[in-house]
Amino acid sequence: MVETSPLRRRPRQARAQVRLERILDTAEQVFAELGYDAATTNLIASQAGTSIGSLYEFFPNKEAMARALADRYVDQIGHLYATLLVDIPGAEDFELVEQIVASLDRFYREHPGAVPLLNGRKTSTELASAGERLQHAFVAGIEGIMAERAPDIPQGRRHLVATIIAEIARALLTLADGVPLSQRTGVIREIEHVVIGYLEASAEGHDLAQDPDESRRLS
Amino acid sequence: MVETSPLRRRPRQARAQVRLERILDTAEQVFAELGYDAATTNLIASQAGTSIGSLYEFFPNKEAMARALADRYVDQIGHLYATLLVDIPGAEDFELVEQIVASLDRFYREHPGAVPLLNGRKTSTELASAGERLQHAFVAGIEGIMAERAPDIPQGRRHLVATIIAEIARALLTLADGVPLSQRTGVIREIEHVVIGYLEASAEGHDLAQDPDESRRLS
Amino acid sequence: MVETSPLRRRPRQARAQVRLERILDTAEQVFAELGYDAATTNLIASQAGTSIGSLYEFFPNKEAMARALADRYVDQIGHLYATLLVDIPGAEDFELVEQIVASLDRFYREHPGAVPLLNGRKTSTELASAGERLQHAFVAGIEGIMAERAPDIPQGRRHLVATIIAEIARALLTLADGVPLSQRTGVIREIEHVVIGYLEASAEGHDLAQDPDESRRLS
Amino acid sequence: MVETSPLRRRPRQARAQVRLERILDTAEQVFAELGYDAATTNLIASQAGTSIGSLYEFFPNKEAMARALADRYVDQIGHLYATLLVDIPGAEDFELVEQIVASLDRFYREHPGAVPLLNGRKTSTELASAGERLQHAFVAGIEGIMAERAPDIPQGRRHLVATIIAEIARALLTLADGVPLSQRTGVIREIEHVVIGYLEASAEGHDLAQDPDESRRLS
DNA sequence: AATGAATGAGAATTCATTCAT
DNA sequence: AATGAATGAATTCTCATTCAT
Repeated sequence: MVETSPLRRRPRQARAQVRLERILDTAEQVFAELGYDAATTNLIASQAGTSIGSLYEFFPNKEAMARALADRYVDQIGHLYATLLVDIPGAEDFELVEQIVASLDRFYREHPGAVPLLNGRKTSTELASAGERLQHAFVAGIEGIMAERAPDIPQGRRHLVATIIAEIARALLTLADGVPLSQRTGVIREIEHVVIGYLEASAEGHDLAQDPDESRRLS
Repeated sequence: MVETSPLRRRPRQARAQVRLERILDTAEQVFAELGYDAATTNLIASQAGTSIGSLYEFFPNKEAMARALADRYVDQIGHLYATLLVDIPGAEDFELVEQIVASLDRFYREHPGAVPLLNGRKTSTELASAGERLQHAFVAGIEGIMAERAPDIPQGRRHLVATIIAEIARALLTLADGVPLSQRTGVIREIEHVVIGYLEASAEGHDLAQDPDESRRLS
Repeated sequence: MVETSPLRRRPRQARAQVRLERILDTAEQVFAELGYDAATTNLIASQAGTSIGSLYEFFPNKEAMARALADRYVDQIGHLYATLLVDIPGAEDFELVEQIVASLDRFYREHPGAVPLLNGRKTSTELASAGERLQHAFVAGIEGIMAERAPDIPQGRRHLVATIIAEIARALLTLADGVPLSQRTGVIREIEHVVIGYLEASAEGHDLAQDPDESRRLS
Repeated sequence: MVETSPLRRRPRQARAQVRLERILDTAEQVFAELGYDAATTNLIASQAGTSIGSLYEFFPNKEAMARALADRYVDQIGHLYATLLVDIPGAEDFELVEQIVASLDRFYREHPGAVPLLNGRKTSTELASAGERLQHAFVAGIEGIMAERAPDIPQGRRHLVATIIAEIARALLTLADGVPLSQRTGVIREIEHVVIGYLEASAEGHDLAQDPDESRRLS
């Protein structure tokens, strides 16, 4: 990873920082509404209340916005899981899953721009980097919790299981996106059941580790 | 839905039918490799060995190709579940899930073009229609099987559960896409565990139906 | 030289060939009037009576137009010197120089687009390739004539002398460009004097070859 | 010519004068390396260690920098020829030409920014003014020397001959630019031969003045 | 019916220039 | 006087779509 920061200029003045933040917020919204490809840099700039020139003062190109967005998400996901880890010790198993799903739910609701990044990572070269980074952050967070609380899952399987949980959460929370809020809680609870069910099946899931291949990493 | 067929002209002559089929096959490949947005109609035409003019004789626009592709998939998914229903009576529960997952697996492998349609449906206006149609077909098929074999799941929940299973299968099979074939079987088995785990948790999940909202349709 | 042709599509139909020729003619004019940088592809297209899309159907980018132009010039320069070689045997020395200068004069008047290509080759990365090619064609032509008619100039010096003559001709004919036609003949005759003077000084210029370095190639 | 000075503000304070000088030095370098068009005002400002705002405090626009640069060159060329005139009386003809070429050589090496100005004058509207000014300075200098030392050249031809010599020197010294220093001396000597040869041919060149047109000014 | 040349709106990006601080 | 963030017109190039042949 040579390209540490996708930014062209790291703003020092407060006003510039605010503007950068506003551009990124707008990009998030526009990506969420139109998808990455259909989002145009001109639209993002004008929605953000700036000029296209200013946008390109901060970001060398469109892809950099996706990457900066991903970076911001990665930070926030880090905080999210750090917070969760604090609450873990006293929680029951089901309660823990509830907390994880709830916090993911909040994350996706507050950061709808994460969805196109994750969905596009397999097909768009431009999104590959941003999407992978994001996915890794989710998986790493879940792995961290599993290390603490699911020692019964052999350590070699941890990455696989975490990846699958992250993927399921993303898929179903994306699904919940279109659903009216009144029904959203229902879907959320369903997700909890899926995860709990999977973890239980995994714990029993005895024979699963017999094939050495299965414990290999997914990506 | 006024627009019954996405086709501009339903070809009568055999030769034209073949050509249409070939264009659609090519679109499938190109969508799978580049994604819907990056796929250009000119590329599809030339890969299909026709002219761009001919392509537009069959399809009024690019979106129509996605829709026609989805329609073709819907047919095939119909066959797939019809076949499964025949085999059901004699199968054990786990065996049934195995069969469902296996057939979905085969479907995704043979029809990689389905993935971008499904993944794009939430962000691309152009893919919304095609993607939703596809998703409905999967869900309907699973609902059909559930009607036969999971009568313990109250009928009001059926759609919800089927939707979730379809979504999980899609997410995880997409995930399995990048994975080397040797490990693919491992992921497949993991999916089976997720589904089995979920169904069991659902079956016990008594209290789940207490909130009348939960049984409402997802979409 | 991997990139044999700068063209994207070599036109087969006569109409397309005509259009390509017209675009190139227009590019020549516009380059001559505004210079390469200030010339815009849109202007060239509209002046040529085509759409910008058509222009890009023939040329992958702006630079390719400069290269195609240079290629066309190289051909014509080839013909020019081939013709000159035919007339050589019977001509007196001064008459020969007269012919060379006259044909270069005609060339520059008929192909004013050559000037920006040659002038830009040292500063514009985009023009380097086209400009060098052109310059080589001129130098090679002059070297050819020298091989026939100035055997007194040692063969190691030939390239140097040819290069210098080509450069002088270019500089002074460019100069003559702004001059009213009535005075143009005067300048032309001046050029003849420069070349004759130089060749004579070179022929005597005995000592010049003493330093082995001097006979090395210029580029 | 209404616009006497290209400067927006003639700096009175020493510090400002230094800054202006530094900007101009930087412009010279950047023009020499990238050419006028590719040089950006922001790059010049940052390389000069100032802000773009300061740059525009001194120069109303990019073109003004080229003009100011030309003006500075004109001064220096004035000094150069004044110095040469002092040395003339005692020198032989060939020696004189040697001195002229040598001093031009030094000038071009020390002021590489002059080349793009001169080369661009025929194609770039923006450079026309600066380039012409520069060229005039060279020509005037050579005319001055000719007035002293080549009285055999009829006074009406002086301007024409001086122009041609200046142009040849520029063309060939530009050519020498890419050449390794070891061979540079060879090229220099070649230039001397060209000039000497031309002057001799001109001196004999009797009939040349017969057409009254020929003695007219070139520009 | 088939072809593929032609079209042009629209997208990303640059850079001379301004102006609030 | 100095700064550098901000502006937006202008440029290159793409690609869905049309239509003459």
